[in-house]
Amino acid sequence: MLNTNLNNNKKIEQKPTGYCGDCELCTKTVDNRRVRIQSNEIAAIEAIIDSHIMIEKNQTVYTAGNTFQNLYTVHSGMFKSVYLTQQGDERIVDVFIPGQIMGFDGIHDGKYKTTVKAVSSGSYCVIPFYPLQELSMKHRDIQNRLMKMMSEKIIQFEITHSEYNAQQKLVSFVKDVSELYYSRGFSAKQFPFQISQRDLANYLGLAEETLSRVFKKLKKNDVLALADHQITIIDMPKFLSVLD
Amino acid sequence: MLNTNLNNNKKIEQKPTGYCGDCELCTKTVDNRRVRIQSNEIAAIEAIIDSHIMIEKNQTVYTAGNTFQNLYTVHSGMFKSVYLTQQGDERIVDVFIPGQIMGFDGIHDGKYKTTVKAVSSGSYCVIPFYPLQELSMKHRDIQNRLMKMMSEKIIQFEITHSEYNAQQKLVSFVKDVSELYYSRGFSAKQFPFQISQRDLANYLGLAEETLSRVFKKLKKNDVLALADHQITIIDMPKFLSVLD
DNA sequence: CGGCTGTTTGATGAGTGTCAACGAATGTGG
DNA sequence: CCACATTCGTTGACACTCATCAAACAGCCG
Repeated sequence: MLNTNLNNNKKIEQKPTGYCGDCELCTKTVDNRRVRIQSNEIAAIEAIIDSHIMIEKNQTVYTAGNTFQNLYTVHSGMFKSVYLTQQGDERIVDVFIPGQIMGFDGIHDGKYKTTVKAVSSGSYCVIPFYPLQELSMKHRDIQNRLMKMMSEKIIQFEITHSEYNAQQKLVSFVKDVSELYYSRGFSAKQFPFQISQRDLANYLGLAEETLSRVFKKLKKNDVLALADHQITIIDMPKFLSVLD
Repeated sequence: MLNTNLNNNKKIEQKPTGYCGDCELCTKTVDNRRVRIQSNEIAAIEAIIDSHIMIEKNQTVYTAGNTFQNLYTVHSGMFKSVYLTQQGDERIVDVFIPGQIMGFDGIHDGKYKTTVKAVSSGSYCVIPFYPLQELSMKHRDIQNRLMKMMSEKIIQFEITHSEYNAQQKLVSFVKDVSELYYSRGFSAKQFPFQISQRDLANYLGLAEETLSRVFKKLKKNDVLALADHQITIIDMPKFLSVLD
């Protein structure tokens, strides 16, 4: 599995710059699986992007306040979007896994609103926004896909905004990650999970201790296992039933 | 004030169809105030929209599951966006006041994800999306503004997603409404507030009773007053200090 | 080995949800 | 215009989830 490789600092499949077969911009979903789109438009996009940049844990992709120039797409690893509140504490407002697009918060007024960092080592692609917009003036499909991605992000927030208890928050998060891995051809039952419990607790709006206790309970009930930064969903029906 | 008029079923300023001086698509912010943009592009937009449709309390603008065709912009009144969870209960995921755009959740896959209803009687404009997209292929400005609006919505969710206690949730909401009224030339200290406490509690993720108690506390401390579906912020510094 | 950082455990209390009941406001039909 | 029904907001008593504080433990790296 990709991330495991990255962790061990082993070799990573190297693809030529310009290749893009991961992000939502260049793929579509067929039968719950992501499939690469073949078209002139995609070739045009690939001509402007810079792909598969390596990044180490805790390094920054972009910083709040800086001038918005690029969108980014996760190729491997996990990334977090951090917002600094007026009171000065950091709140993790979003978490990204492979295929997702980062940087939409910079479009509004030309400055990023959050800081995005790598949770684990990984890689990402850079999509210069103004060239992309140039393309989207020409190709209806690109404009379409861009707007659909932003719409999807809005929906994600609308729906996630939900009122769950601690256990449901965690399970719902793990389920999202599971589905995203599955859609990209990996196992839905076992996948890398490198975010720290502190970060995850912050993201879910829980105390670190509460999250730890919830994990403990889920392990005890043989719902899931967490070892070596890898999650295994042991009992999928029981796992899903938490959300009812 | 507009909404007060609407409430009493008194006369409403009638403007010719096609006029659009309210939504974020046709205005820009200068010194915290919304100003109408004058340009060919705006004229083009005004040619396709259907403006100032009247609507009664509880009537539906669009329904979850229906085919996405239009964006909508609030002209007067307040609207709520309702999401039906798998468990069958309704969660209010967004609230719209004048100037805001509704319907972005339909772009992703061509079907609306939520149902939008009027909280009070009011009026709105209809913006047919495909004609708008047509325009945005021609006018860079329109494409720009569309994406900026979606970006703003994403930012709003990122930032609102915050972890506040009950009192802070309420004050933060009232503050948002206050700022939006102010930006449109109305008083920041006194404005209509027609959403029911049940709906608001749902939206904020609180129990109705908790919200009632928070209101009581704020009234008792002379921070704000709520009478006749109208909020008055009595002590602005005290009001804002709740969020520290 | 010692010093980090990340996770776990226990004890305690504050903040909210829940239940139940009532009062106030609003709407409806005769 | 009044009687009734219905929705909406308020209040009190209580239970429970979860945050907080304090401390210990585990893994990792120089």
